[in-house]
Amino acid sequence: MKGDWTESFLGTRNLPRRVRDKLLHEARVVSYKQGQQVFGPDNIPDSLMFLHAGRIRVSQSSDAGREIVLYRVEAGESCVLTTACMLSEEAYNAEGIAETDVTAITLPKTSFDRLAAEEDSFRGFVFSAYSRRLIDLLRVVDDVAFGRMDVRLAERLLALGEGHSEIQATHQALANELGTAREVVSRILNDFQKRGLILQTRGRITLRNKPQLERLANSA
Amino acid sequence: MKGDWTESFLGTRNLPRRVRDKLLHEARVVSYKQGQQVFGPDNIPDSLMFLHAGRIRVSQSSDAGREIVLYRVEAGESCVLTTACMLSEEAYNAEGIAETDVTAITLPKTSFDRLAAEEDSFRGFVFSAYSRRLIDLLRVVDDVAFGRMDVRLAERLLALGEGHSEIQATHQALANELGTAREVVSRILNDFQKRGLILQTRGRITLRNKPQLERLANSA
DNA sequence: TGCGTTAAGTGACATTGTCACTGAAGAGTG
DNA sequence: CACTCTTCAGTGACAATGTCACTTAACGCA
Repeated sequence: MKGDWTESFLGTRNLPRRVRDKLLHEARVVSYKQGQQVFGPDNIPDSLMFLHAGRIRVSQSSDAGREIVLYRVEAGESCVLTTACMLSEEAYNAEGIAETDVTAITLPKTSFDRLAAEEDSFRGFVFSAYSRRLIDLLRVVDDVAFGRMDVRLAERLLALGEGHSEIQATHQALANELGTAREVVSRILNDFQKRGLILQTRGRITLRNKPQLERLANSA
Repeated sequence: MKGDWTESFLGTRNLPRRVRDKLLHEARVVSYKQGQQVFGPDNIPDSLMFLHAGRIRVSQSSDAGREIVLYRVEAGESCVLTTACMLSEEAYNAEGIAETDVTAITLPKTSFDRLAAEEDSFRGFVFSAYSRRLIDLLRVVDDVAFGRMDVRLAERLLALGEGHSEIQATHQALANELGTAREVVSRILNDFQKRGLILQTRGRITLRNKPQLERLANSA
């Protein structure tokens, strides 16, 4: 049972077996059901988390109830925001929600420190996790500060419809992805529909003209 | 001459003398004049930078020429964005400008790795630098995605006028801080002036009613 | 079938962003 | 000083986005 996910865990990151074994030796396995909150303002973890399976959506929400997705943590990645918070002891109002059922391993801070000291590859893994998130956030800032909403929405639709053309998502959910209001999404989607780019029914969107949507998405 | 800045460098971060000495032994000193670009899309550094004196403004700019300040690096801090970029090999369009004359030390990647392995305090310093930036960026996202422009502008004015009440800044400069357009800043400042909160002359703003500005800034 | 719940539409209005200008203040020069 | 040049700021019209207070539509289910 253990060898099962030992095999796959962090496999893509090329951590040597020795490091993986060390890591697993000190770690605890945790799991969350889809929809559960993994961390949040009232739920600050005291250990470092590495995702084994599933996906976590990290988003930030405003006092007024609006919401924006910052990035997603996929299997094999580490969730550095919790780390960041632990280390800097500052408040933040981001939260992580399990988008699928999730299993992860957590590492107590002391173990984290020791591993980081002893193992170059582990340290590199953590640094590069930080870097990736930093870059993700730069992208979010760029989008929000300078991007047009129709363009961003087109991007999201294409991402969600990759491989197929049917998207299950309410306008509200899309608004929460982009950090805007439902009404804005409705307006833009209605415009898309009038232009023949999509087709809408309750809770579902069909992409009718991907090339055109791509042109729109790339006209940023 | 060396003892001079050895003393002050990273002093506030409580790095032990031994670590400082190691660090300084392998480092090169670099300096920039006020206004010079320290790093940017066409100018990606290949080593890690730690700021000794001065201040660096890190901002991101859009294709359309708009600009937003992400954060500032102060003396004693490290500029992790360059690190992030180095490590993740991804493109980003942020740049760092020396806001004052700047001296910094740079550490080749190999030295960085070794120090991070050998010295807990150095590693902690770097991790916490990352964390702080991550949190800074969360704040920026929050502001841009959910904040009102008048509130954000009031905040900036108060920050710039801390300790005194005279601010030297053009509307364009303030717009670049906040990631908006000059016209928007002009509008809001004119409104502030009508309400008696400030007084404007060319290139200069006088804060006339800080308490009221604070109330506005905190009404986010 | 009717009911309750959730999703989406609507119109009016406020805020912010964009554009194409005009006007005003200071710097330098003869 | 008067004259230019440059930079800074003001303006009005319009577009895009955000907010509010609703209404209408679709679905799930008793």
